[in-house]
Amino acid sequence: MRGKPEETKRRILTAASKLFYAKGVRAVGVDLIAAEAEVTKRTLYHHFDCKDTLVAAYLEAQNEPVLAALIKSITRVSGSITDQIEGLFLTFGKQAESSRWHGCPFARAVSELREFENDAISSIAAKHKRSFEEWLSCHLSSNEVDEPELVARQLMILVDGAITQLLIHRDPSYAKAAACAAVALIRGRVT
Amino acid sequence: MRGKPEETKRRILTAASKLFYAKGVRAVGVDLIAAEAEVTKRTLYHHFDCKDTLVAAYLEAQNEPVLAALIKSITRVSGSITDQIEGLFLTFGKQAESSRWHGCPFARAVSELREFENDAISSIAAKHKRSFEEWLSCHLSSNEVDEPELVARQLMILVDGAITQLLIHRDPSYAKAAACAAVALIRGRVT
DNA sequence: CATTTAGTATACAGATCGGTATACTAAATG
DNA sequence: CATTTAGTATACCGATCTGTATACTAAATG
Repeated sequence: MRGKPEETKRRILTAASKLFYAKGVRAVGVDLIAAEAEVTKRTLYHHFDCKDTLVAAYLEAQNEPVLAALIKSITRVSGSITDQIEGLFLTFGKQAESSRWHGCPFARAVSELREFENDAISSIAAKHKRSFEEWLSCHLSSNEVDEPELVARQLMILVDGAITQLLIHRDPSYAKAAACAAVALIRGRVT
Repeated sequence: MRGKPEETKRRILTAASKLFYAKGVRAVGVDLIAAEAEVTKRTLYHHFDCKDTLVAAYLEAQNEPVLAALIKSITRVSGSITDQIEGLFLTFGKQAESSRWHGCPFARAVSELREFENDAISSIAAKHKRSFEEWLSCHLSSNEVDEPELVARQLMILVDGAITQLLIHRDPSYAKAAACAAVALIRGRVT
């Protein structure tokens, strides 16, 4: 039968995204994605010409929602800028308690696909990271934090470092240590 | 012909380590390792009963030299504690210029093997990270830095965060931002 | 001397991988 | 009405993966 083509394509992408994040882009084959999306492999290859473009589409699709979730975990705290950033790291600590959490999908994909010097994938990841860094810079600037570009970059480093440590140790106290560091760095720059 | 068994085993482990770090543990097959070590696959399986134990042996073998290299990049700077930690991050920035650098082998292996809840691998990685964190704590303590455990943990987070950002962006200015953050965090704790 | 150990060489089993071939159906579209 | 497009179903291709089977050699070792 023939459904609306955009709906089918979206169903494939949704299935791929779920599986890629849960198991990793290398560990998931196109057969499994097709089965999960309830389409034949032929249909899958009708909408995506190879697995790599499907991976790229997966990461592109993650950009907006991940960015929105990060921003929301900051802005939902109605307090000072330091309280807000603290909330960001405590959110990571809570997420790390779930076995379904696997850190940043962009960093993970880049790590998995390093062997091929896949410029397409790493540039999508870099674009996403830059977007969040720039948003942080603006947010810090509008809260009278000095040198917002530098502090935003340092916060990005703390974010990805906390994620790595949380993934290795599964110990939420690393989120607290990161939050504490972030607060100290911001406090050193308030006028 | 029959050489000394330890020598052959070491040759296999050396070949595996080189390939695992260069291409990733998932991307390298046992056939390639056997060829690189100039042994037959039969001989490889005589010394290691499966690929996973070879991966574990690879990580175990990396523990000491990686730790030694990290400590050396700190202690070779004859200056203040802040100068020394700055040296650590600038070393990462230099290494990131090489296309043969792929960050921390432990974080990378854990990332690649997340799909299997491989406790053996992640516990080796955790042990290594704890070793370095503890060394940092002692080094900070003996340099009159307050709350050395907390600061050591924050430095660990900065280290792995800087590595992630360097791998994604390939921009050494992230190493400088991390160094700047580390210095600020330590300066806030000197008595 | 007999046995165990370390090794070579080659082949293959069984699974999975990305991707394609063939043949067909049905809906939209000019 | 003819054509294109979206889709099913099934099977297959060639490559690669981990791991084992068979058969043999030579050195160490009790």
